[in-house]
Amino acid sequence: MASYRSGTPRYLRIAWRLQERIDAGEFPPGARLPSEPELCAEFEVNRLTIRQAVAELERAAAVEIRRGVGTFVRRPPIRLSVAVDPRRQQLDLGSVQHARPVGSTDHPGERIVAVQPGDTGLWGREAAQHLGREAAELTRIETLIPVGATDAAVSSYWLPTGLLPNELLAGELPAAGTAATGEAGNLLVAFTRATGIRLEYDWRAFSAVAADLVDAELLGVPVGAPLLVREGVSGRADGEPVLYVRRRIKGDAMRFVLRYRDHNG
Amino acid sequence: MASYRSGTPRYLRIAWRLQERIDAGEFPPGARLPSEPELCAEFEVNRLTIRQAVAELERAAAVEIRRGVGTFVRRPPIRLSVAVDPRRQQLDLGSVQHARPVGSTDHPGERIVAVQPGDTGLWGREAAQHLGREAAELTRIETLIPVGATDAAVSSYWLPTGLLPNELLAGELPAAGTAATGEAGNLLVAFTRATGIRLEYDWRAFSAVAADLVDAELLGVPVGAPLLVREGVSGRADGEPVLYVRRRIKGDAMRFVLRYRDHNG
DNA sequence: AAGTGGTCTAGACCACCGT
DNA sequence: CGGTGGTCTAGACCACTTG
Repeated sequence: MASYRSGTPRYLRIAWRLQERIDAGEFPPGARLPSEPELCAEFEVNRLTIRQAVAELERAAAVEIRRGVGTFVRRPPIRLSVAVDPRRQQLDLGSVQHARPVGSTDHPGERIVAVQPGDTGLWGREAAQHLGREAAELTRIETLIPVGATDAAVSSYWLPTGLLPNELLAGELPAAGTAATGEAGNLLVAFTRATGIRLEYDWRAFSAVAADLVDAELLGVPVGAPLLVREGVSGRADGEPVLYVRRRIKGDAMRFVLRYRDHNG
Repeated sequence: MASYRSGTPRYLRIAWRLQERIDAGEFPPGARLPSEPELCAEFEVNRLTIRQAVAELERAAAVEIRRGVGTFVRRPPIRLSVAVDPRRQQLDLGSVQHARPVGSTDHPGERIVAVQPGDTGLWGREAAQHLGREAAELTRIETLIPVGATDAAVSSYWLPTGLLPNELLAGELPAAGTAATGEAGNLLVAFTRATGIRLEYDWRAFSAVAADLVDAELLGVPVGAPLLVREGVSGRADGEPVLYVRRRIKGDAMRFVLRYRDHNG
């Protein structure tokens, strides 16, 4: 690779050399890398230079640093799959009900962590544009979705403040169903039940972003961690857009699967 | 946020304070932050501490650092959209033909950058598992897909070596069509034309990862940048899996859109 | 207690960019 | 040229984990 030519910083060359040795199997998944002082001695550089090299490998998700313990080669992540049938007209792609990994026994529900009426921030203005309204008319509701023991996703919903029932404005989100029905507490289910307004998908989109300071704190991941973003607009049956949603999902631990066949997979 | 309590490192508290001032509009999008020496004086810390704080904001995609010039508040990214109709039985979700943003005038094509028969690396073994074969039987073909002036995605295809025509093994990928037909040079089109084997989607999945050292270099993004991953298996009509593909797409500059209605958007 | 990684300082030199 | 950010050193102290 081009990063080998001299002229590249020393810490980058060290990072590539370590990555090579990982790829070559000298440090297999789970193995501990030499400690920082050891690497300092081997490469004859200052500890901060070694730390920059190792930090590069960590950002590349090649190693995992455990404070007080050591630096370890990452095993490939075990990912939860969320299966979806794209042939059905009404997709539930990414809905909270389906966000439970197959075989999970818990009963997760969405929980509201913030309600902000009149959100005129950057994303509030984006939402306003999608909905054809003023940002001041919209309320942003922020929720967390647990999967297993931790929160797997943070969602921001923008809805016209006038449509919102008082319970949602107060940040209350009653469990929508029982474990028997498989229905989890869900903001949109609560919205529909309280208002009678049924929402249909207009569009949904996938992209990827780096976790910002707020999302990193909410999800318990490092700043800059890759997040899978699913955003979109839903509306009334007559086509009037009502909702803009932007969900950020821990990226490397979860994936959305679209199945095109019935058999294996 | 919890990051305000003392006990958090100084560089993190500084990062949050700067982020607050950005959010408050003191530094609007495009504005230059104070220089590192100025921030050192203001917060009365060493320059390295300031650099850590600013690096945190950069990883959070809040600022953009231009060497020799200054540090600037990021404008929200302008994203290319790739529209798809999820109601069609045969989705072309993410195919190269559709990866051209609407209105683009160029004629992009996939180009092969590496061919490795018998790939027994980590992903090679994953591919082997999906295809029900031995990793040694598979060949990995690595391609880049340009959109506009830069490469937007890197793809890895694993196919049984025995099925591959010589041209692909040699790394040659003829343009599949003309600008008039809208067909771009495409590995799978070339494969089907050379072998007569028609491939159908089995499944496709979306997730997000941090760019590793190799992908970062290929795509020209910093290590750790968020990449949208679209992976999946295709096979013969009788269901026999033939292909595992794993495509990494520059995450924050591009998105896949699924449309559920015909009208507005 | 010993070893690990995390934070911070003080100072130096360099590469890049605009004027 | 002056100012900006990028790299690197030497040394210090701290927080965390394991035995």
